[in-house]
Amino acid sequence: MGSGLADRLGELIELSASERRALDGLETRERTVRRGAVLLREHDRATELFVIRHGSLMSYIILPDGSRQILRFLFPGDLIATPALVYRSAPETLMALTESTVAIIDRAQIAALIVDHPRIAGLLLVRDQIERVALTDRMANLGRGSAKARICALLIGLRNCHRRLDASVQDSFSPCLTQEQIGDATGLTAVHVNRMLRQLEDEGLLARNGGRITFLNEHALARTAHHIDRTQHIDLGWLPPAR
Amino acid sequence: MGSGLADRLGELIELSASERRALDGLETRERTVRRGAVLLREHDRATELFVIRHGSLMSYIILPDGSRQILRFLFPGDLIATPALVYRSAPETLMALTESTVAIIDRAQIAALIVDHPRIAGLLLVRDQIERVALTDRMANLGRGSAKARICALLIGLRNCHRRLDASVQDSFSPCLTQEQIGDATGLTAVHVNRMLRQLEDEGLLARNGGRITFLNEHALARTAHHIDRTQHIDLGWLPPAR
DNA sequence: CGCACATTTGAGGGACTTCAATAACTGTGG
DNA sequence: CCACAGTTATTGAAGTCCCTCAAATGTGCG
Repeated sequence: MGSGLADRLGELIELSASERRALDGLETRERTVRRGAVLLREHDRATELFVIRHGSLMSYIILPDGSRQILRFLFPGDLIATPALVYRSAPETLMALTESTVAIIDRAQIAALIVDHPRIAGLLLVRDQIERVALTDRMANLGRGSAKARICALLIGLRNCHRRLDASVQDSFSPCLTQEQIGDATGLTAVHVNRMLRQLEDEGLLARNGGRITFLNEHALARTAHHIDRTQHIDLGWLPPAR
Repeated sequence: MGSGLADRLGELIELSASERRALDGLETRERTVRRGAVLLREHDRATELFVIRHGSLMSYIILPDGSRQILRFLFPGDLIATPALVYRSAPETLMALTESTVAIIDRAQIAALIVDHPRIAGLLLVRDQIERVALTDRMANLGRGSAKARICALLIGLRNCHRRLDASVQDSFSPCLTQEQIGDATGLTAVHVNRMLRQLEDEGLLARNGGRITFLNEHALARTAHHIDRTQHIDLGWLPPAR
């Protein structure tokens, strides 16, 4: 089901046998996290990175007034806790949304990887740029989007994540999120999320039953979300040769 | 005055002579941008990166409804337009706030750099993590902060940027921004920015005269901004040896 | 000087929040 | 299988923060 880092980076470019071996060699130690359990807490000492193998997590920050901002939802193949490459203590909490397993990667393994495989170093830079653009898109969404726009953008993003992992997902999927979590990701209250979802339903843009969401008018959803599809237009022709 | 990429990365770790030579060799072609001119427009074809040598710029996105989200303010030493490592067309516009000069870097030069100098590849990854954490901090600020918190956070961040470039800056600096630009960076209207600045002034947190801002109570400003100082706690011990 | 642009201030409106109460759902133990 | 407790969803009413519109004042520059 393609859930390692090699599979994720392999979506970008054809990996050499040697590169794939090196990437697979990273993911030997594993750890499981129960639903609702914390993999890494904000301010905790952090010297390891993780690759998600199964399940889903979220990363969030708690502000001094107790409010929470969810930064990202995380899925198999994602390389997470990367701030450990810089900061002694974690800037954000990682919590499992569902029972999950992660591979544990030491920072020294990253050092060896970029020495032995410069093209993978390039792919890691590429990965960071993709995440950066996703973050800035979400920043614009938070800063300038209406409540409805924020929720639509979140739902489209989540559906795309689910679809990448499971080709059977098309218009219908289960976000597996509470409305409070949707609110904490979009900077809204759970109450207002509920009202907006109802409104989107009334307007015929989507349907809901039992947590499952079905897009009825994807084009209109993308338009109200101000969504930009970045998966096209990728060009990695500059990468150095494989080793 | 320390404005190249070598100087910026050299703040993180002591560079070898060979590394410094390689970094300095990147910045041969230069270009000047007049105040208000666009260095790179959203959707334009982009295959080059830039390092800011002098001046200041901003990056922003225009949403379909015409509103603008300023993503970052950019200063000497910053490596910008990095999405060119992935996307054919620029995801954001780069505009000069003041007369600026930038060095032009080709993607192929980045490829050569990470092959020849794996530790610099690591430093580029580190740079991306620092920027990522800065972005997520600002996301939390946008999503969960009040208007006052957003403006305080922006001002503190700007002051820190100015202070890094000019050690004489302490409590007082000139942001060189209109209130509309402050609004577009914080997701507010210019009118409300004005009211909040006046309120901060009335509360004795800062003083203003002729665009110049003086922090009168930095501790209180940092508290209302929910500001977290990340410049401590850096640990790059994992990097591979210099070459 | 005069023009364009930026700042400042007021009044009114709208989007989202807060508070509160009820209904539906989930999992757990008897 | 049902009762129960805790969480989640839903809906209403009232309030707040920020926006919109509008006009006056200040500021820099050809």
